[in-house]
Amino acid sequence: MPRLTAAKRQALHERRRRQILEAASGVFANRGYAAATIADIARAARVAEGTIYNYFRSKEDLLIHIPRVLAAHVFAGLDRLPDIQTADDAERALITLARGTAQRVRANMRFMRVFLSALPYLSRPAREEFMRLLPLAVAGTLEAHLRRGQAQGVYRADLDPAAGARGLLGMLFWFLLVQQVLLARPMSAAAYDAFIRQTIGLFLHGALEQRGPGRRNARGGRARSWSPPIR
Amino acid sequence: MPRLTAAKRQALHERRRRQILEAASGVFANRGYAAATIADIARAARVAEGTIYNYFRSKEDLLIHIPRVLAAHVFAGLDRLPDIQTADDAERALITLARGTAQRVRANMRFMRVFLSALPYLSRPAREEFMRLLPLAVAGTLEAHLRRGQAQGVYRADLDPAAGARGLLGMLFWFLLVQQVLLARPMSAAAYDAFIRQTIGLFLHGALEQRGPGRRNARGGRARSWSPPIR
Amino acid sequence: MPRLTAAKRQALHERRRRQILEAASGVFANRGYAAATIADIARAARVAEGTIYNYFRSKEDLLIHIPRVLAAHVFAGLDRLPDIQTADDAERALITLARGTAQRVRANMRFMRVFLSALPYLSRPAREEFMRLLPLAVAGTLEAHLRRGQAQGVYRADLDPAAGARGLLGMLFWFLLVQQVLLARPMSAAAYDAFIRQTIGLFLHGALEQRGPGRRNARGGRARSWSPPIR
Amino acid sequence: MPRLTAAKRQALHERRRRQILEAASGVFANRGYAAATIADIARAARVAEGTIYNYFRSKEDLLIHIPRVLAAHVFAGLDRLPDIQTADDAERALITLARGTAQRVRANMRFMRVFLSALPYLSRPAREEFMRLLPLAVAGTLEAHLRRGQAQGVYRADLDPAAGARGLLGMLFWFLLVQQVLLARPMSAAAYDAFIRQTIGLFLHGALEQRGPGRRNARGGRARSWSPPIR
DNA sequence: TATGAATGAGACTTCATTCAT
DNA sequence: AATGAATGAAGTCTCATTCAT
Repeated sequence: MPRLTAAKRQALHERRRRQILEAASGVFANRGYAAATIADIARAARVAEGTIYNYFRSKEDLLIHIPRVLAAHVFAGLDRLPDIQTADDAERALITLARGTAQRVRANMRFMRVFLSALPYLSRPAREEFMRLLPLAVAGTLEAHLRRGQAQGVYRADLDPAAGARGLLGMLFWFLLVQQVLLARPMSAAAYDAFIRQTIGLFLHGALEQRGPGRRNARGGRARSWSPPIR
Repeated sequence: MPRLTAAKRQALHERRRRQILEAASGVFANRGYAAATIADIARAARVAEGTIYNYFRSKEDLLIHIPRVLAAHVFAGLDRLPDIQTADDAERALITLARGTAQRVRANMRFMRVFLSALPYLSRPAREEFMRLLPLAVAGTLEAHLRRGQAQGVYRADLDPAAGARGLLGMLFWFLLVQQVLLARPMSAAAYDAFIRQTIGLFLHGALEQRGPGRRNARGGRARSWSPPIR
Repeated sequence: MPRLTAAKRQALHERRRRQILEAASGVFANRGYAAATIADIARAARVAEGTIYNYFRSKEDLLIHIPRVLAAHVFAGLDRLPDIQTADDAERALITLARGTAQRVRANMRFMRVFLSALPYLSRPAREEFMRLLPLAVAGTLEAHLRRGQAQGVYRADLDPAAGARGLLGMLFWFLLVQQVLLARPMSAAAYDAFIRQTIGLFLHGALEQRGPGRRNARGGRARSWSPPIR
Repeated sequence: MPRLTAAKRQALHERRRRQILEAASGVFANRGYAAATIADIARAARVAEGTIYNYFRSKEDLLIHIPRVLAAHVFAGLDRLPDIQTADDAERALITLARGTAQRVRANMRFMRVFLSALPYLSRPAREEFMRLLPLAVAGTLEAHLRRGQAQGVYRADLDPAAGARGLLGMLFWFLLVQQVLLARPMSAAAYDAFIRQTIGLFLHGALEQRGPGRRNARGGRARSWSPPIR
């Protein structure tokens, strides 16, 4: 039974690693990387301080492993957007994406905070790896979507898909960063929804008044304001 | 009897204070607030460690005074945008604002990094004060501009000015944050300019293909990304 | 799983606490509270500086715990004096008490010095608690003894027992304080004994020449200082 | 006129020295020697910190000079007691002495505190010098008084004058030390007076009940209690 | 493997003393 | 002679890491 035992041991080992890492990410998120202590983490993980060193070489090692274990799937499931034929389709697709993104940022606020507080302590390669894991994953999805939409004639031909993706994500992430991570202000679900609809509306239609006759609301009806105030 | 007049002493005092604060902001920016040591700062300011405590009560006191002394004028001069009559005016005005903002973020990258690394250590009121100093100053300017533009019929009537301002600043700041602060990647002036024109274009016209007539490339040539329509 | 039972760990913990506290009291006594350093104490206790902080929160915490651990029993066993019927009994009883007290002050000179050097750094409540532990414990014993002696007609009825107790202890403690604590001058056992007999004699008989008859030297020989009367 | 100028300068110098020393003694008394800072003293003396070093070599130097300048005359005027013929005279004389002593201790409480807090920092010779200045000055006066009283037949022949002096001063000083210096408890003048009368009564008559017929109250009247409770 | 007491380097901060003005 | 800013040694305390059990 040595094989089985080894396998079990391996599984236990992984489980314990994860348990420690989750505790660490919580503590890092609440207090910042530098202010967090190994004692805090041990307490949160319900192990002894020494045990942590059986799984990770150092405090920095903990930090470095957080994104792989915890963030790998933060934005999973956002990698596909439906094909679109009309502006209406576009609005629906983007609202879906924005909701998914916002929901994930909310759910992983803790991780976002680790991310910000820890960045100054990372080497440049570690920092880039760290960055890659995050919103930029969504960027690829979005960029492809814009490209397909251009082929369908839904999005402007002269829109740079990369710039467009970056712009939309900027609107979303900056707001979420400020509200959720920096100011740590909770928001109601309704306010969230309003924010998302406003943002997508702005992204799709722009800020300018349209002069031409042919311009209509995407849904084909009367112009509907997409901009109720958030609060 | 003092050998220096009170005024001269006051001036010397202010000068020294500033010298220490600038050193501190540099060190905080490079190493993060928590990892920075008083010894580092003293070395950077070319004073003895004890001297720092003749000017500031503690390390945290240094941090707290950085925004007032160093960042007070970061966004100064961006508090006024010209009145606009046309979409063209709008584009010019916003490009000017965006350039000013971007230039200031570049010039104050150091401060932005302090800002991010220090946030986890600040109490909530201190954090809000800290936040207030920054991009949100620009937000007020921009919001007022949008409101005036709406009155002129340049911007959509159904655009929420606050949401619009937040959206544009999100696009700008998120990009700048990622490029300049987090990844610390330098960019050419041309790339900067392209980024700004794209962003403003997206903000003004949105991502959707316009169906109506009258839409032309602003410069009269082939369609180039985001150049504005003639009218 | 701990490899030590909770009980054993507790015992080890107490032992180490005591070891550190004894070292601290020695260092405080020799150098004074403020001049003593944690490094001194660690060296004296043969532990690392950091170890001290596993047992006490601060230097002041060390100081505050000294009386409870080290002085709790300084005056133990002095809480009972025999009943007396005659002046002779009284003299014997008081000499016993005085010897016990003096011996304990000598043995705890170290603590007395801590006590004096630390007082200026204690808050008023801590100071009063500190005070309570010491001579005043004996005061209660002595006061009760005087009261019982008054009931037996041995001591004057018009003696205030509290004032009497305070007076005798004053004579004893002041001398001991000066000799042992302040001047740190060693004294022979014989000198000690002489001092005690003199002091008790003075306390019992007063300084005035007695006019009435019946007054004799206790031992029947020539008048010697302060030997008690036969009856 | 150089002589006069020199003399004036000398006088100024002495005045300034005293001013600094008085400030120092106040600060030492309030905070303890070690906790007192040169800045505190400079502020109290209304001079700059550097100025202190024109008059004293170091902080310790300040401490060492305090007794000579400030305490030299604490017990001045207590060096003479009237000749006595009767027990009554004795009581009056001792009450006068005790009042003078107590009043001086009260008035110089500040100094007494310096004295206690500083002792641990002094070398043995400095300590002895320090001690000599204080109560022991009174001890000489008292001892001589007892000796003269013995010659007059007022005090017992078998009283050791040195021991008697020490005993009385012990009663007085211990009480004053505890009340005024250690516990810092203020006392009413009446309570003071009661305490002094009690103590002198105890010193003169002792604690024992007198059996012989010839014993009378010193004043010749009925036995008067000398022991109202202090509080 | 888990534990947690022990360790000691290094952080922040204080303050006696110096010295240019 | 007086000033007070500058200095830096030295103190207290924290905490990542080690290691005996």
